[in-house]
Amino acid sequence: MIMGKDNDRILMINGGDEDDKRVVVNEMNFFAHDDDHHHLKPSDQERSRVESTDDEQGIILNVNTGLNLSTTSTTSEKSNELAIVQADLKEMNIENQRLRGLLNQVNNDYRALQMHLYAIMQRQQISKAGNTPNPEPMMINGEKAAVARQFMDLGQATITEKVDSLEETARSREFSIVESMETGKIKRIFNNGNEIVALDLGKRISERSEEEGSYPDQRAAQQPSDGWCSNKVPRFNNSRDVDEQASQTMSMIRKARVSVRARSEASMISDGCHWRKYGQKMAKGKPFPRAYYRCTMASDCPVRKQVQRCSQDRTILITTYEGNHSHPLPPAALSMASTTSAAASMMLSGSTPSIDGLMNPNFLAKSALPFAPSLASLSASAPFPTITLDLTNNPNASEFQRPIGHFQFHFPSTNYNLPHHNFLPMPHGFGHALINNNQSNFLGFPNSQDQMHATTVNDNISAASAAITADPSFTAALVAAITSVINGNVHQNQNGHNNSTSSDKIE
DNA sequence: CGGCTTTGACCTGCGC
DNA sequence: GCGCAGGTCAAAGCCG
Ligand SMILES: [Zn+2]
Repeated sequence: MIMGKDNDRILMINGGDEDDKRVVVNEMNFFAHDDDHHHLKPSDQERSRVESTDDEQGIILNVNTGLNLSTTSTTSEKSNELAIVQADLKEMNIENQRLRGLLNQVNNDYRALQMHLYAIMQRQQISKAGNTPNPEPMMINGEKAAVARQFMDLGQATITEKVDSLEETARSREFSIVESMETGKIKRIFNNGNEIVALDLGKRISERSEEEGSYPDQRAAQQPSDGWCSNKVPRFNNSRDVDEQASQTMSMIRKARVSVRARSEASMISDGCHWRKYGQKMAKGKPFPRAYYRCTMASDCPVRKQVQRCSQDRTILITTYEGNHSHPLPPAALSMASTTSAAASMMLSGSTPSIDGLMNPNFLAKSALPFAPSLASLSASAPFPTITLDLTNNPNASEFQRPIGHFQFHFPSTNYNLPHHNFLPMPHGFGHALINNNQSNFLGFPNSQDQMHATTVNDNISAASAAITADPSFTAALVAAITSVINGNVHQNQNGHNNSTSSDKIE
């Protein structure tokens, strides 16, 4: 077991079975705030234990190596040992940073697979409920083949087997997807015979990078069939070309956006990544220009972000992130990346045709929201599923007339608000989650404040992200809610078309 | 001098 | 087909 700390976060990795080269990667807490105590346990082999109350400079105040070192050693020997331990610590910190990035990638894969599973189940439900003549097994097999190709680097046979396993779990109609994954399935997916996880994560990342290298970052690759580049949400026919659909689904994951609203006088918030501005445009109807940035931490990184001031309140900076980083991230940037990953998770319901129908405004108009119906609104303004983290401290909420402390979900054709504390049973609305930080200590993180220089909202984002990514019940609730929507309303949408003529806008 | 910003041109999708 | 709007490119300039 390895417990590594970096700054204010604790990384835990269990496992290390050298024989079968399997390592169990448990859910880690990237966002735990523990500014007073940092813990690092380098490894069982070294059996050393280090406690530190250091600051960011890494000054070690208390070191217990646990090596049962001779107490008769000289001062210089102790100094040498201390130096060695410190060197080891430094090395492990570096390694932990690397692992953190790799684990983030694993999390992304996890959510991607989760989304695929849901897509499969969704098709299954539609086939059962509707008049679709397509035999269900063919659809599922087609999906499986597509999924297997999507995760070729995991080994096709293995991934197919795992999808089988996941399908069985889902068929139980309990839809405890998260639970099933946490209890072993997802671990096995990433622990297949290719020895990919943990010790071989670097290989996996490199393979992933190759895959992501195919991102149509360049104009030449911007084909309409590629959802990454297309400005439209892909629409799928019910029964053909599952390969293309799977590809588009993956593209949708990459298109998942994270929008952060924060008060800042600076032109950009500090999020731990390095960005290069590549464009600026005056958006229609907006008094302030929109700036376009791309990540420069890796030459091939596809992540981009848009920065624009809120038209209603110029002190609010709206930063929208898009894409997944193709490189390990520094700790300061991990929370944002995790949030992006959460956005991909949110897309569980937004990238498939049935949900497309569910989000039909006609359907929404018919569906009485059991909570705050006046808060329901429709929007065609956002072409991509988006998560919004509202880190402003604005109880007036001039732009969003909504209660304090809540989630808002938004899909390309819809958006509506969910009461924060009882949204779980509410099966309406996915894709755009807005976490409002109006309450002063929401989730325990401090308010962002106006600053003349770049405002660091990372802590806030971390905490907000934790609400999305670290809480299995949240994801489970999402899945359960989606299921509820499907099971309860699918018949209403058999003839529904994706009507994007709704007019309400977010901003 | 390398990296970044600026900014007009260009590309693409979409609605009419 | 045309115009509009969003997004991107890339040359020129700026800056440390
Ligand atoms: Zn990046």
